[in-house]
Amino acid sequence: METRKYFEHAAAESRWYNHWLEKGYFESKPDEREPYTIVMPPPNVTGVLHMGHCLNNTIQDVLIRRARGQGFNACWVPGTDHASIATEAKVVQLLRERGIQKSTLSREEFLQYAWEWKEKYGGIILQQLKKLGCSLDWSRTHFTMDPDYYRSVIGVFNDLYEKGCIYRGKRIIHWDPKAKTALSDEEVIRKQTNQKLYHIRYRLDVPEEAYITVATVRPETIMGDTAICVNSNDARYQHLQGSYAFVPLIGRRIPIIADEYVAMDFGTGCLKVTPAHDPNDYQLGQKHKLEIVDVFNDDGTLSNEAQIHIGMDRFEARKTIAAELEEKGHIVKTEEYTSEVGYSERTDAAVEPRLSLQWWVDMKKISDPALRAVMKEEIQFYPGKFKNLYRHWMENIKDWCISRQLWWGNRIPAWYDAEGNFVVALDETEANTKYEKQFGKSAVLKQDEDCLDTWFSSWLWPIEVFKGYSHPGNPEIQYYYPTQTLVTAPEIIFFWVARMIMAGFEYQKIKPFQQVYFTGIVRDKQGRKMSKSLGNSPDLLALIDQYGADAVRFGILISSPAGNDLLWDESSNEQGAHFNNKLWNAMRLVNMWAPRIYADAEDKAQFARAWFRNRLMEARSELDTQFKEFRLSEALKTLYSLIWDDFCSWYLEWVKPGFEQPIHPDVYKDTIDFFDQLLQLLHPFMPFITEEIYHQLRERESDLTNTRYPKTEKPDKTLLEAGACMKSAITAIRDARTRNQIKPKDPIQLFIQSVQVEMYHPALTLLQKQVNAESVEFVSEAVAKSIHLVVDQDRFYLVSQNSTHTETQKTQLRKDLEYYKGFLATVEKKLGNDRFVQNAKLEVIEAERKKKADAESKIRVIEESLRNM
RNA sequence: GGGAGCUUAGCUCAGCUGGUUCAGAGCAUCUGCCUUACAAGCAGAGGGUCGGCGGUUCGAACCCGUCAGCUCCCA
Repeated sequence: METRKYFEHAAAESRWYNHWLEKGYFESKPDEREPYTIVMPPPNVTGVLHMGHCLNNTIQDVLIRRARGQGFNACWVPGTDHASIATEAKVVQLLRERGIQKSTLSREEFLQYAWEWKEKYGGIILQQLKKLGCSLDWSRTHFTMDPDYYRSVIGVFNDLYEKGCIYRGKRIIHWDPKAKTALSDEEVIRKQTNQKLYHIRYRLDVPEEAYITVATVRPETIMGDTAICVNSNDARYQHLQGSYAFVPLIGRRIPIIADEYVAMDFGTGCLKVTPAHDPNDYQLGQKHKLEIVDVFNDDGTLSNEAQIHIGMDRFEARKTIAAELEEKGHIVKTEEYTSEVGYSERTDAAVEPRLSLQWWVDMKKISDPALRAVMKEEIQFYPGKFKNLYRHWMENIKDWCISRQLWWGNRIPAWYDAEGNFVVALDETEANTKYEKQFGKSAVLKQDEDCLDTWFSSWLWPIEVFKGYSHPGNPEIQYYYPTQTLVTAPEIIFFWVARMIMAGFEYQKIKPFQQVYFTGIVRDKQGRKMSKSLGNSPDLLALIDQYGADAVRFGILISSPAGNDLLWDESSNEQGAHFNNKLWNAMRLVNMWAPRIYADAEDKAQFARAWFRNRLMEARSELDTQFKEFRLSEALKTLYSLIWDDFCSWYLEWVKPGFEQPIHPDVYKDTIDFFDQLLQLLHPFMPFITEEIYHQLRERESDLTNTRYPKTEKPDKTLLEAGACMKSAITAIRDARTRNQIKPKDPIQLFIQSVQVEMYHPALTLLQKQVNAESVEFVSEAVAKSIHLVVDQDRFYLVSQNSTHTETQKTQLRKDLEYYKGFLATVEKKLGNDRFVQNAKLEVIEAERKKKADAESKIRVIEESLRNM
């Protein structure tokens, strides 16, 4: 077979992915094996693949492919999330482009458009994951609004309502005036925002002309003022407590009240109280029984209650009213001021605090087992630092606002009569029955118009992808649940992770997963978060086209320290592509040997093979540890250097036959076996090229994707040390050649003076070849007119045609000597210290003694060499 | 304001129970090589007061305190 010079990733990727699918390798069914289950964090149906998904899903694929190789029944479940706000916004926008207003549509019509949109675009992101090589069980694809899933969400709502964990209540909530819906605390992003602090004077209701001045950033809300509040201890305003003032422009007469809540040192020390538009003001209002005046409509324009500028947008109104106040002499001064303002996570609209009747989950009632499970490490967090964050949130948990004023989503299962009485039920029929029972009459009932927060459905994800709620106790939920590892971003630890744990305990009585691995956030080279608005988010599919999926996977993982943010740069893909090339060429080399196998060829590679076999075992056990601790980036580095350095640079060079020379069958066979094992270890990280090379190394029926790892064995330490020793001897001799300007092609004569001759024996031909020596001999004393060098306690003498540059070597040897003398001094100082000898552990003292002996003999050897020169 | 974390080579980061060669890796840099798998390569090399100061200890990159700078989360 003709082997191409480069790995052609595009063709190989689609060919192998299709082959794997045809063979059904990714499909899992319960059987006698132990399961290893991962549920994928379902991406939004509105999403397209970005670097965050790339990192997250590559990690999951690495884990699942490794588990498959280890013989687990690996099951990785894909799916998407309906993302109510984001999707509804997309659909509304699409309709607007077609000239359709949402308000002109019925709920049913709108939902039809939304489903159409979902069918068309909702699966794109899953298709893109195939390009990345993700070994997902596609037959298990789920969606958070699938019929069974939907019913389960409604069932859970009913259940929690009946348990008294869900209630309906009027509170100040975060209102998104663009999406016209309530938001939960977690959906609000606070940003430092430059504002103006207006000092506005209100005329007092006293006979003489007098004023009181308040400071506010929101002059457009003065029409909602129902009091002015001062600190009860503030001497400046003591005399005004109990009197009245007039709201400018509208002239409402409002009381001046006192409360310790007001900060005396902020602004003027006087606070205008607007109970409908600020959570703190609302509380003050409740406490002091103030009137509530809501001056905004749901879209953020001024309402009738504002009396003036009705219908004007809130930000427009801010400018207009400020100007009017200025004109009428109410503005005392304005100052620049920055503070945090909340913005909607989905629409980026400034969030409006708004008094509203919403549905809530009483979190304190269900959070306890979830907190304990993480604290007791029944569920392990990687990295562990997130435990603290989790605990802090759980211990200060607030009720969860779950209603959203949207049509797209799981509709709230509450039905109302004309007077506002309601029942919660699974469906309309049940609602009617319940209503009659509860109120003793029948009535025309209307279902709540609102939908549930998306996270109220996705918190059931690990349960309901196995239909654990809709079909309790079915064989799948029993087999796959609890799942093994959840891989997700720390950003959604509260949104999703914490709530899934709660739902798991509430509905399966057991945790949903064993471990949670939190990935870092993908940032650009300058450390900025990747975002659409910055335009620093690369087109992932284009990268895959250019570099290949393996290289992209390599690139993102190599720069991804466990659990820390990663600064990603396109050049890391190049490193991945170079690695591909290296692997490919190693394959070409080995394949070139195939036609030259002769049984009577000399086997000169026994040492090399024994060494590499053990090196492989050693690396294997390093990988086991790294995987156990989710240090995937390190594991990849281990493999990179095992393959590039140990296998290619050392092993292959050691066993490589001369030009057009024959090769011994055992050498060939072992080399292929080693290569197979390396490919298999690397496969989870770079699935395509490893599968391709696996098949090009020799004809076979099996595929790498579903091959089991061999058993691990303990490496032989002596052989590993001998290998390391050979490496350092070769490197030192090569270095000496370079320093003495001996050309690579010029041969040398090599003489070895060693106390461990037996170690060099098996590797002698290898050593000779690697340093281009025409002869090697053992000697017992220095060789005249040679280059001297010292490696550990052995001495090497190089004789070449070139005159030797003794000065260079002397300088080097003196440098070494100085270092070892200094080293010896520190060791002797330690050993000379009585308190060290008394306190240190025995092994440590032994080690120090050995260091001393080593250093002394090394110094002796160097000094001798210097004398001989 | 409350909490968490970070600071080690030019860059990105390892360094796990304080104790050999513990001062490391990759990338970048420099030198020499188009050597019969690979120049997307090979063979070598240089580079750091472990943020500052103080303490604990026989011994500190590692533990404690403090100061400085940066990041994130929550209010």
